[in-house]
Amino acid sequence: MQELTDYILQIGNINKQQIELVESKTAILDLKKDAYFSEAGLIPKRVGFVLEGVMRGCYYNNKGEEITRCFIGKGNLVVDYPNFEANTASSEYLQACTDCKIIVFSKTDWEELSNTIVGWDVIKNKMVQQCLYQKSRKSPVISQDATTRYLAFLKNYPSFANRIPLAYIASFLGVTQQSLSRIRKNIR
Amino acid sequence: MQELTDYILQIGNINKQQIELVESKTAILDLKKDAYFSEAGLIPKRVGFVLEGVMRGCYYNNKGEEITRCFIGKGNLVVDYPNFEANTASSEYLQACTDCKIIVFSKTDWEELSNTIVGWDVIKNKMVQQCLYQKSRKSPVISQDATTRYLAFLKNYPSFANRIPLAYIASFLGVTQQSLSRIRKNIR
DNA sequence: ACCAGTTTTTACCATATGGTAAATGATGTC
DNA sequence: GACATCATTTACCATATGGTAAAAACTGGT
Repeated sequence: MQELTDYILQIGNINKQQIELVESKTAILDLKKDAYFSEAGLIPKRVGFVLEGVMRGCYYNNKGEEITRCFIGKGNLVVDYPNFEANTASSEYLQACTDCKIIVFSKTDWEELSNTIVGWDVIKNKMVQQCLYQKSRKSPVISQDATTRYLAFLKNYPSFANRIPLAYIASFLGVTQQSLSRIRKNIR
Repeated sequence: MQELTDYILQIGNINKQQIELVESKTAILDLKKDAYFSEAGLIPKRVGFVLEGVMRGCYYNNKGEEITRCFIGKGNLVVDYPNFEANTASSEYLQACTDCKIIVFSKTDWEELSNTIVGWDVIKNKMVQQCLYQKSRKSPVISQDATTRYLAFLKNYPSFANRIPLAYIASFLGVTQQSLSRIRKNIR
């Protein structure tokens, strides 16, 4: 739980009592590999914070191919926030790539904390923003070639390459698995 | 100026007096085509809101090629917000693709409004978030082929294709200008 | 209207990546 | 430990895109 506290403190000022209040609203969720945290077509009802493991966002394109849109490692929020806020159906799955441990806020608690903690609104928004910045900084750059994108992936997510199926990484980078396999071979 | 008011009202509650206060802090900036709103290497000092014209974010990669990272049309914020907030040097240029009219907040005003308007913080953050959502929704999808990406671009930015140099669009989509020219030809 | 400079198109070949298929390697279950 | 299942690698050819170069079409200034 300390991880969440650290994360919050790095963002805004909040005292010990308030932190306890925040923590009292959380639950710990253990997700097995491949389990979903939220699903496409459903309205997201909770916010997660990854303590252990790797999550991913993914969807199925019009050819039925499964595309990984992002990876989410520990110390990050896992939620489809636009649809969470708007109470609209998500268009992607949030799935555990490995066994995961996640701190969970229900939507009610996440929002009601704004009434009990002055400044929670600001902290909330900053957390979401940081999350978005991360995602965009770590997204593959479309103007780079596949090898460069894979090397950048290795830098951005040093511990992921061995833990995560090649197919997930390939679709994240916008190449086929065969291409990625070839790229791996050429690198060493 | 009405455009900004509409934008703000759609995000949060704010009364007429407060709107006037916001407006009193703004200035109108006319940018000629190709002029910069902010530059790589400099600390961004202001937030813009596009009234007319098209802006873009761009940078030079390690091969010296100019890459367009995003387009910003009217009714959107134009600012490198992470570096604006952190007082750190930007890594990209924000440049006018066409003659532009922009509403400008200085950093001081943008931040001080939080002291005079209750809830400005929340509005501010929501504006930035919306901006980020837009950008990510309208970004080319790396797993799609170049033609599909161009067709999506035409949908996302219906009025841009004729107004903006091919080279800008090409680097945004991650293809060479020659390829994009060929794609255009094959489409009709 | 002309010219210089820029942008866009076209052409040609080289190359990276995709598609299909099969072989190899890993993993978990009984 | 044997087997079925799934993930990864390899091979082969097809194709989209890149690179270089030149031609054609615009653009703005005089």
